[in-house]
Amino acid sequence: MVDGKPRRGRPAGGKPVLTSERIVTEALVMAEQEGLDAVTMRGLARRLDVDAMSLYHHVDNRETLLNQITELVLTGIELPAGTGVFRDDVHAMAQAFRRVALRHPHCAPLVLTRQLGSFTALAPVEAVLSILRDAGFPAASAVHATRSVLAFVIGSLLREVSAGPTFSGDDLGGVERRLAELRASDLPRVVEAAPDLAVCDHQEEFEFGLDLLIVALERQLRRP
Amino acid sequence: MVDGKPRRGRPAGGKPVLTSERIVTEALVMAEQEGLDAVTMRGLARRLDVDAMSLYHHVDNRETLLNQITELVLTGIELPAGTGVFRDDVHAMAQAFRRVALRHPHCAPLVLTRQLGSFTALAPVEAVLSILRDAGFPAASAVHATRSVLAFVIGSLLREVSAGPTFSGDDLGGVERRLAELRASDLPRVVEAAPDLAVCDHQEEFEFGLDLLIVALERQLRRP
DNA sequence: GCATGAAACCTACGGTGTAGGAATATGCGG
DNA sequence: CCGCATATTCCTACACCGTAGGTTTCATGC
Repeated sequence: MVDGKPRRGRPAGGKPVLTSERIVTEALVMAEQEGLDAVTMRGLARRLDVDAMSLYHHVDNRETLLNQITELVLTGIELPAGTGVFRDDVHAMAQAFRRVALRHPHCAPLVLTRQLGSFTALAPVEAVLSILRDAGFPAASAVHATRSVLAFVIGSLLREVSAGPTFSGDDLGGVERRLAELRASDLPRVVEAAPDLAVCDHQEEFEFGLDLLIVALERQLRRP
Repeated sequence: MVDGKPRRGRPAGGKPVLTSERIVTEALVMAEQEGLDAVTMRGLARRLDVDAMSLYHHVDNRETLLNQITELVLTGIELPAGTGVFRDDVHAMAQAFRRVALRHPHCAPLVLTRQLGSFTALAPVEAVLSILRDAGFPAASAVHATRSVLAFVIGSLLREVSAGPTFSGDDLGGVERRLAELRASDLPRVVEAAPDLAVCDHQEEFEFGLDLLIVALERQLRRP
C-alpha cells in the first residue's frame, strides 16, 4: 500500500480491485520485463499493490497461473486467412506462430512446452489441420503432417527465443566468441563449418526447414 | 547424519565423501525418480547423507548443477557408426537421440532446451554434420539441414517426453477422455480428426516427420 | 610438530508457495 | 433501517528453498 493505511477487508466502491484478467495480464507483462522466474506470487502482488494472498482468490496457484499466461499468449496469435495455395498457407501459419513467440520471448517456452487441451490451445491445431485437409490430405495423414510441422516449428522457435535476439551477425563480439568456442571443440566437421555455425539468420533458417517439409508434403500429395 | 553423532570437519580415511561425479550422478537418478523440481540442494544432500552446504565445495550452484546433469545425459548417447547410406544414417542418428531422451524422460527437457557450447554438447552436431557432408552437402547447406533436423527432433521429443509414456493406445481411459475433450472443442477439423488426434504412436510419428525431411534433403542433393 | 588448507558441518538471511484466520465492505432479506 | 451472509482483502505462520559466512576436524607438506 502506498500510503501508511493499508486497506483491509473488502474495498469500497462496488468494484473489486483484483480480477483474474488483471492478474494474468500483469503477470504476462512482468514476465516479459523481468523474466519468467521473476513472476512470483509476492512479486506479482507487489506490482499490483496488493497482498500476495489476495491473488489466491482469483487464481488457483502459481502453476495454473502459468497456464493462464500461456493461454493469454496463445490468444494473441493472428490466424491468417487461407489463400488456398498450400505452401503459402503453411508459411503464413508458421509465421503467425513465430510472430507471437517473438513478441513474448520470455513466455514462449511456456507456449511451446505445455500442451493444453483447451479451446485456445487447439485453435492453432485446427488451423494447420484445415490447411492440410483443404490441400487434399485425408484426416489421418493430415494429423501426421500437422504433428511434423508443429514439431519443427516448436523446436525452431525454442532455439530462437533462447538464443537471444542478436545471433544474426550484428553482435560481432558474440560471433567471435562463438567461433573460438567452436574451433576449440576440435571436432573436424564443426571446425570446418564454424563460420556457418557461429551465425544464424533465424528467419531464413525457419523458412529453409519449413520449405523442406512443404516440398516433401507436396510430393506426398501428388503420389497418394 | 544417520547416527546421532554427525561427522564434523574433514572426514577420516583419506578419501573425501563427496565428489562432483557422485553428486551429479545422484542428481540425475533423483531427477528421474522424483522429477526435476524435486532436485533441490537440500533434498539432494539428504540423499547423499550430507549437509546441504557441503555440496557447494564440489558444485558451483544449482543452475550449473543442472548443466552438469545435462552433460551427463548427453554422454549417454550412443553415436552409431555411419553406413554411408544417407537416409539410414540420419535415421540411426535421430534414433540415438530419441533413445537417450526416453531413457531420461525427466531430464530430457534439460537436454532439449539448454544449448551448451561444450564438447559433449557439440558432439551430436558433429555427428549430424558428418552425415550430411559425407552425403555431399556443402558446409553451409549442411548447417542449415542440421538445424532443421535438430529442430524437428527436439520438438518431437519434447512433446513425447512431456506427454507421458502411455499415449499410444493401451491406456483406454486416457484415450476416451482425450476424445471427449477434442470433441468438446467444437473445432470442425479437430472434431473430424479426433480419433487420430487422441492417440499417438510416437515412434511412427517420429519416423514420419523424419522421412519428410530426408526425402526433401535427398531431392535437394540431386538438384544442386 | 606445526602451519596450511581441504572438506565437512552449522547458523542465519531473505526469499518462496500457500494454509488458515481476522477484518471490512457490499448486497440482500426482513 | 437493521442484521446477516458473502466476497474481498490483509495478516500471520509454516515449511521449504538457495546460499553467504563461519567453525570444526583432519590429511598433508615443511
